[in-house]
Amino acid sequence: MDSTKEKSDDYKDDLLLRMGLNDNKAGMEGLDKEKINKIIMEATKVDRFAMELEQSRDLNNTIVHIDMDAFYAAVEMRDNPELKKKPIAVGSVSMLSTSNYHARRFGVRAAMPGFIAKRLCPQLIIVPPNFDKYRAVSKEVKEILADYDPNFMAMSLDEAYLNITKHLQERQNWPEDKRKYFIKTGNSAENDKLTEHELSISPLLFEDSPPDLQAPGIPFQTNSEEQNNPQILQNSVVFGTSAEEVVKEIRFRIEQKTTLTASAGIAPNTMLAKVCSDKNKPNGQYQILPNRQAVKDFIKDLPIRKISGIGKVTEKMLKALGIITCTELYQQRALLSLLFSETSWHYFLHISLGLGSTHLERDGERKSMSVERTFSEISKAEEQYSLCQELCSELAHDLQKEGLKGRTVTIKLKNVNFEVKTRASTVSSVVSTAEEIFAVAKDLLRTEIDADFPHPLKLRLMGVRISSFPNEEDKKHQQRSIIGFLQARNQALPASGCVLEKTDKDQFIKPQEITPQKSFFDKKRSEMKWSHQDACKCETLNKQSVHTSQPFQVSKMNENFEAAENSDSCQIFTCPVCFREQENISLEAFNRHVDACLRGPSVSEEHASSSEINTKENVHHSLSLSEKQTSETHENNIEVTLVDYEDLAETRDNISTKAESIDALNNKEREGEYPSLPSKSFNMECFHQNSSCTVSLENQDGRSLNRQKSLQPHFQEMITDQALVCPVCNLKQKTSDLSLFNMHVDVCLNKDIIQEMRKDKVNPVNQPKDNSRSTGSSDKVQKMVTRTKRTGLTTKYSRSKKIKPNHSKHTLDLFFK
DNA sequence: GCGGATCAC
DNA sequence: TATGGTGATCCGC
Repeated sequence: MDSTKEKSDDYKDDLLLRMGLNDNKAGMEGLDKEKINKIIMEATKVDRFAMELEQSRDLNNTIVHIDMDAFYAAVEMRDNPELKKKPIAVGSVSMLSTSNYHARRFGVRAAMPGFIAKRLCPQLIIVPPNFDKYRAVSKEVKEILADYDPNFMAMSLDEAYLNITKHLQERQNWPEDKRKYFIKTGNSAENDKLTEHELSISPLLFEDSPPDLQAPGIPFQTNSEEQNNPQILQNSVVFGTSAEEVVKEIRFRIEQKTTLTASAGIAPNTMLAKVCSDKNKPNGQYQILPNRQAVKDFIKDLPIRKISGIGKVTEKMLKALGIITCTELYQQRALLSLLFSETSWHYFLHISLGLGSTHLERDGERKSMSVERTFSEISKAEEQYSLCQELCSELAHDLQKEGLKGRTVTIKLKNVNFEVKTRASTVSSVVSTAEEIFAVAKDLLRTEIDADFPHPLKLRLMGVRISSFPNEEDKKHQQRSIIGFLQARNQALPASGCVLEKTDKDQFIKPQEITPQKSFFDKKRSEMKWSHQDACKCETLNKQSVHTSQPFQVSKMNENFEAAENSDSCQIFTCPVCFREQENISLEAFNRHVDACLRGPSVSEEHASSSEINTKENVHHSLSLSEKQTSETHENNIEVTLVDYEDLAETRDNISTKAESIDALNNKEREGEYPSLPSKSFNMECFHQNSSCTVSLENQDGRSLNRQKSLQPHFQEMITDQALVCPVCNLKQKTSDLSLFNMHVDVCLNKDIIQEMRKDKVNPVNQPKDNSRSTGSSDKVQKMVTRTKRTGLTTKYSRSKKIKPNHSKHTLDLFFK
């Protein structure tokens, strides 16, 4: 039919426009018809897949995610009433596992070093963890969960997924008695003294608990109009038969049994259930009803970062593409399929459609086991070897407990600059004893020590991991071969003996043999070291080689934080990380600042200092962009349905905004916005940017948009001479600078910026003048794309702005009819 | 199989 | 003064 063809053409046009490739003059350079078709094919492929996913959407399961509130802290508070009204955290001076909600108001959170937390909240009480206790409580909770799904999946001590589909079916016919629970209120004399809100068996008092289960201990309102709500009769309560009621019942029982509260999410799949459990936390629950519209509505404005699996790195990469919400993730599906691996874009597509696992997979077999330890600097080789040996012993012990043996030994080293290295070796037959593991690990460690010779390895962490556990098939095979071996009356040693023999020999190998590339003097020094090492190797290792941290001394208190507790008004805070004053910001904003400060390891202080100016510029740049994007994204309501193609094109409306944003960025950079942010938190990003980089967008009138970055000779050598090929225009890029390359790809993907430039007769000068093409093979494209991705798509330049498209709308259905 | 990276808890 | 430990997975090589 003709109309079908028209639709198809429109679709093509829109697709090209969306990808910035529809303008023959601007976008088509380097793109022949064949390549355009390729891109279209790619996009249609994505949409076909999206359709398939949509059609296979399964809404028949009821998945529940249960998450205990501030679990470790709650247990500690329960067991020590003195802690109940105080800000507490569980962990150590160096790292906190969790904090109670009181402490969270000060910005004290899990994964924060305790000493930083103390600066935020000087009265914070840090309780050392007591995992045995948490395990016991966890067990109690799990006993309850098993009533609803015997195959529930525990993710940790405080988190689990349940599939209550079957329970729900059975429950429909249950008599009231079976859904009736008696309320235990604890000591009634004590209860009399408490206010209604405080009449709680829970140690947690949540001010902002959702209304459905507000006052713990009196969990349900008797006057509720909702049929769904449980009926409270005297000292008992009857729960209904809906999923919501089941989950209320679970939470009620957990609280009755453990005096602890839990939050829960109910949804048709695990991905959504997990997000839901966070929604009304603490002590709340949320359900996404099992229909497509409900899922769609929930997903619409959901920030992708909320989804389990999207971490801060992915968040940032996607943000660089203008993607913050799930809707935007869906809109950019075709682009994502070009930029990311299949696994990744499939994952993204699932997320953006609100899809996830509908059944709980049984835990597979363990794939690795490891031990690692952080300590204060250890530079002496002999201490490093002792430590390694200790770790191997621990690992062997753990392996023995599970009766495991593996073939791959991996060591992990982190130096004082937080640079992490792993080195692995796979041996022919399984190892499990401390000696066997150490024999392999020692070699790996030695290689690393030798590689840096004469400089010592300044370590702050060492780890040993074992993997490649044989599966049943392997075991059988191995057994057969051993039997065959013995039956052949061969004189050879058992396999593990061979390994030992080999490594024992290696242990005494002469340094020359290991490092033939080293100088004579190096070898001599190595020899000396090794003779020393050999002398030491038989020493018993009962001395403490892991240096424990020094006792923490309470740092000077910052009174600002005391005041902060009861006030959300703007005031001056001092960041405990960068020590800079943060004026006129709310407590919340301040906490975000601290988060930013804490984010990212303080890698290579030298880099920060040697490129301070650039670094700072980049930081400001980056942040001003993200800020801008965030606000823009949320102020424009994007109306996009999940399968409709309303998003095919961005309007020209946003073109000027984009051009403006480049200017704005330059200005912001000059004005030095965000001067209070520490540069060290962002070194990783800045690293790639410290190369020569001049971007000039010049028009015929001589007007130009110019960006220049100074070249740091120190970094020049780090820039390899890669031939970067843009995956969009398929042109080889002159630059080897990754950030510049990223920018090119970005601009290429948003060709309307170029169009705008063209309107002003502004041409980018960094485009290759010769039209040297790459092979154009999809492999190549994939390769370069991946490189972009893996080096961090930290695009800090022109970013597209998402605006509700006003172009013609098409649906997939029409296109495929 | 190795090594770097990311992620969750 | 000081920033964790364990396990899994992905990806390029």
